[in-house]
Amino acid sequence: MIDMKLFREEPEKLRKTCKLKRVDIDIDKGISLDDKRREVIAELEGLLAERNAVSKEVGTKKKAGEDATELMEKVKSIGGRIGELENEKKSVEEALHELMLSIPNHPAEDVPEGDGENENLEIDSWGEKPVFDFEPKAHWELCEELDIIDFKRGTKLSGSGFILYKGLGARLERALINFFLDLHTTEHGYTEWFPPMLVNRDSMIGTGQIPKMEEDMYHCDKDDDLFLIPTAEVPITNIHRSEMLEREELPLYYTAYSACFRREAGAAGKDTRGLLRVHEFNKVEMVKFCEPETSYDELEKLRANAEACLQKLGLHYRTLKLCTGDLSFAAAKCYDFEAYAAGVGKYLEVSSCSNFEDFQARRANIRYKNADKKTCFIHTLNSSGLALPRTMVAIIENYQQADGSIVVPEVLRSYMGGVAVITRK
RNA sequence: GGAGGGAUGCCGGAGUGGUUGAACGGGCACGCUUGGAAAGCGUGUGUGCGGGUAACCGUACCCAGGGUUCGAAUCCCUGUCUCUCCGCCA
Repeated sequence: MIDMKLFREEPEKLRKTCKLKRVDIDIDKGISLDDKRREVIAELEGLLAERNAVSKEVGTKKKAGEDATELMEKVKSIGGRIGELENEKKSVEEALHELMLSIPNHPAEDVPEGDGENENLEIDSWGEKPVFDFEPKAHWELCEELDIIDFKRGTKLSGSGFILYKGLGARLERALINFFLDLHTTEHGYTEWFPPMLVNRDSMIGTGQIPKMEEDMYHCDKDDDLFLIPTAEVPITNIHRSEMLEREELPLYYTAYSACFRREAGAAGKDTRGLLRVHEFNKVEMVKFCEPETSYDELEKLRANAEACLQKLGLHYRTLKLCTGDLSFAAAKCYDFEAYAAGVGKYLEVSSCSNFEDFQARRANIRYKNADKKTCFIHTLNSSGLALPRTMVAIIENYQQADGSIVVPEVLRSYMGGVAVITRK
């Protein structure tokens, strides 16, 4: 969420933000709502002050045994107007709040302007595309032949986009989760959490999924108002919602595995085969809380932590810096990492690494006292490390052999009970 | 799921519908005292919003949201969380 004062102090900045992020928000409406709000508050508080003073007088008089009827009548008459103003204040503030929740975070200075994904900047890459002396197959074909994913029955159980891993496929999924968590906790200094995967509305608002993305969320509303998390970012960032953190404990590095649930409404028809786009998937996430001064340094470190996952798995990938139009609603700056998958012949997004600056902290009310003892919002960051399905695709397709077997990357073998190659039974 | 008890400031803990932003104790900060420290004494110690160049003033906040009242931390209703007891259960 943005700072309300911006309507008064820097409306141009807000207009620029909306333009860069390619969203159309009526900033003038915010300005006039803010004016109205202050006008109402001024009158309201004046009357409240008067009421407090006269009521106090009533108390004194009554205690002294004097007649206070006249004063009581006076306060009563003010009361009506106070009620009106309170209602007005409430409705103005609600409208303003709603508008503010729909204004995206401003992009960082060095983020290139652009309309969408085609204008993202490739800034780096690691490794090489694997070379084959045969025609590499797509993962869905390999998985079916090796009997490590049962696509048909997964669909029977839950519908399209739900994956049923089997045998060494299930084991590989579990191996990846454990490998990532161990890497982050033992080598990168993160604290592991295991969060609930169903969260309340406040948590979803805190990280920014609601209101803008509510349609994409799975919602359990029969007797509760709970949401299946679309990423562990939601519970993990909200751990400190409405808290005052100690400066000495910052930065905080958290990591967590979770299943992730996304409707992906409207995305039907695109990349729907196999594991490319699913409604439920596994992911290991990293989240950081830090002081504003260090958040861009932390972003680079976070990026390195995410890239380490890909490098240790020996997967060729490229790094993109997202342009303003493709940046997510809450992000100020974001890198995407795309692993190359030889079977489908594409780069697949496996991680997204973002600095949200104080945008989420403001929504979720996460603060700390800075070096000058001043209360201010902390900065939050997060990165996948990594999302499993597409990482799985890259591994399966890149490590396939002519006979249809798959070599298990070295770092995963200890997690696979020593299995070095996944072969046909 | 059923029955009861609770929710107050950084912590503990009072609180009669009126002058309570909130007694008292502890913590913490600053000052005095000391060779230094402890003890002691004194002062101070929240956040949001509005106004003001500022000192500061006003307002709201005693779990949350409604209500009663001239006036609510205090009374009423609803919700959330928590504790105790009973039932059910991986």
